[in-house]
Amino acid sequence: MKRKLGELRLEEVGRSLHSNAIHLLRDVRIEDSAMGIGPAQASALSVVVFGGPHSLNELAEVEQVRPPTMSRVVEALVGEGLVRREANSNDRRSVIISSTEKGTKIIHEGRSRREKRLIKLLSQLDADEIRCLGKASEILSRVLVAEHS
Amino acid sequence: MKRKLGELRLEEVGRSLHSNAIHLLRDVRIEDSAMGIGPAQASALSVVVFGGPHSLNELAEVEQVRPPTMSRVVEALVGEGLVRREANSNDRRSVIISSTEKGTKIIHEGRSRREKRLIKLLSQLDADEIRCLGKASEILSRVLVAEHS
DNA sequence: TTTGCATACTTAGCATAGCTAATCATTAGC
DNA sequence: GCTAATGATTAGCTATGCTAAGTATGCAAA
Repeated sequence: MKRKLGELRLEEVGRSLHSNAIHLLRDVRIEDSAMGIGPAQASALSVVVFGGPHSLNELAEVEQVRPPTMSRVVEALVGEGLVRREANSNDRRSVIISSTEKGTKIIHEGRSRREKRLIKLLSQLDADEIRCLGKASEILSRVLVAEHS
Repeated sequence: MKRKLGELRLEEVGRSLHSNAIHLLRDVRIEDSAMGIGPAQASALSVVVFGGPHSLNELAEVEQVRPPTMSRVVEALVGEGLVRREANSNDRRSVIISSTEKGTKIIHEGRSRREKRLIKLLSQLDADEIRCLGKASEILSRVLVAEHS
């Protein structure tokens, strides 16, 4: 009986987390227009800013798009001076995409605007509630990061 | 001193929640290709399935797109038999978009695939951790829902 | 070595999804 | 009843997704 209740709770928590993730990002996304670049460019640029230089194929895989799509996104970012596309000396077929200072600045500012908006929302909570969210977020990080590696 | 620590923690929690929301949705999104419709159509259809009938302008506002964009998305959904577009008898300029059975089925199945994937990830956690996530998710719901109303 | 296949990326061409400007129909205000 | 405001659509542009095909490089086996 206890097992069954546990399983029901697990499903309920999954549904709730999924729904909250959608609503949370829908809310903070409002700030993104200030970046002046589209969502695909912003997302790809974020990956190189926070995750360091990547090859085009790596970037496509992380972003869950096909290489031709990422090729064009990178082309646009290069044209805007937000990333560099450099040859890989170990394998000249491959290109290494890294962020410029301008690209890094845009992403950090954009991320900051999103986080400020979220933090403002959270600031209506009391200390116990914040602690609870912090603990939950740590648990979630562990599960989600494990999935990517 | 305690106040300062509290503020730092708040920011840290905000950053962490934001990052987790991104990674969570990036992960579950993998299941969406099975729906057979694009992300804009899926998202708009979800709104009418879970939120009931909406006018086109309401739908555009919820989805954070302009009316012409939503008009075309709805046109595609109508063509696929996933929503109905009916006249509003109170205001004949307005159209009411509601889901068909087919549309409702597609969204419920898609949502279920996403949730199953998330629940599988969560199932590696122990009961205390699930309880912690559940509590946090409730807190988050309260803050996020308040934002929309 | 060279022949041939695999790999990394790009190019070309198509579909979807975002926008603004302009249009049409209806409603609301005077 | 005029006029302005509102809800939706149409037209035409850009951005972003795809597959198929092309180019350049790397690797392996004859």
